[in-house]
Amino acid sequence: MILGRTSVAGRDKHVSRRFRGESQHKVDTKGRVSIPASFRRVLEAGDPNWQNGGTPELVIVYGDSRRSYLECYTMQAIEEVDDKIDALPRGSMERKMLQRLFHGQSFPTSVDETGRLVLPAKLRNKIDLENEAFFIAAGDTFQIWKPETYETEE
Amino acid sequence: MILGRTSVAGRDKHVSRRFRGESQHKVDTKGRVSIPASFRRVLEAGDPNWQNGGTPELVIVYGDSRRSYLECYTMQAIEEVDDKIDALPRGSMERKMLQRLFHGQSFPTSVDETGRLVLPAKLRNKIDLENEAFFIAAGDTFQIWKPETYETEE
DNA sequence: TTGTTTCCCATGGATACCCATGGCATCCAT
DNA sequence: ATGGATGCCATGGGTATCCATGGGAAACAA
Repeated sequence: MILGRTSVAGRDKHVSRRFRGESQHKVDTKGRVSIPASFRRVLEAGDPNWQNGGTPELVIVYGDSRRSYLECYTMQAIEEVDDKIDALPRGSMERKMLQRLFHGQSFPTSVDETGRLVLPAKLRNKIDLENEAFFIAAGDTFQIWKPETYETEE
Repeated sequence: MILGRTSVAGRDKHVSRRFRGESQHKVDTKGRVSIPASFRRVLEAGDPNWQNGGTPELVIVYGDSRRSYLECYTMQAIEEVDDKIDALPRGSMERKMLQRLFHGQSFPTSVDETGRLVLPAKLRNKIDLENEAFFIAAGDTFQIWKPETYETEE
């Protein structure tokens, strides 16, 4: 595929469709947390409905109790997943499992005006998130961890 | 397929045609239960007759005694099913089975003003629903389970 | 009547939307 | 090179709105 190109504030910038890097941010009392700015560029490029001043959508997959982080998909990435699910035979076990994970155990949302994500209490509790959130790129998704958990599970 | 678009309270929002997420809600003594707000948006977008202040229609398929959950279809989704049934040869076994399920063992209703569904005693009894109802997305439908049953059948 | 269904109103808590600030990097003119 | 202007970035806080839920009274049905 092609490298995206996006006009931001009048100046053209290269934007990879791939997340890269890691960083840590504060989680405030309302559950708000800034997304690394470079990740935002990827989310924008990966949302077919995004337009300049807008706020890109994304899907957070949180999975079952065994998963200790949140995985964030661009709209493009999640649509690819959905297409694969649609292609599986109705009633098959594989399809059921994937639907449970990607349709059931997921949370659609969008970045807010100031570049933050609002994580509802349910999601914060699930990964035991407190004052800090650790972001790390993982190809065409990125993950959000409680810093201590990440250090332990590496 | 295409992402829907809906004008809500003057501001445009993107609304997927796909249900996403899971959550649990109280069932009160009258059989009323709140539908997760995000599911409502999808029901609205999937009802060709829905208009802004209105209450979207949907169809609840409850199936025979072997099925232990209720499956809820948007108007659009149920119409697609009906079209498929119509395309089957008259008198075929498959057509007969599908008609029994989707026409016989189903219940058309609508969301009420406050975003709730009223489940008649017959439907509640069928899945042994008591004080809590568990909602989970499954692609272009969502399901309603008794929480305990869901945990068991996983 | 006695229970069921429908409609209307009420409320606490959660969430979305709006505005504000300090820091840091870049760009520019002196 | 140096100070200021600019703009994005991370973060904080107020408030209007929405959401989930409860309860009463009217309309119906058995």
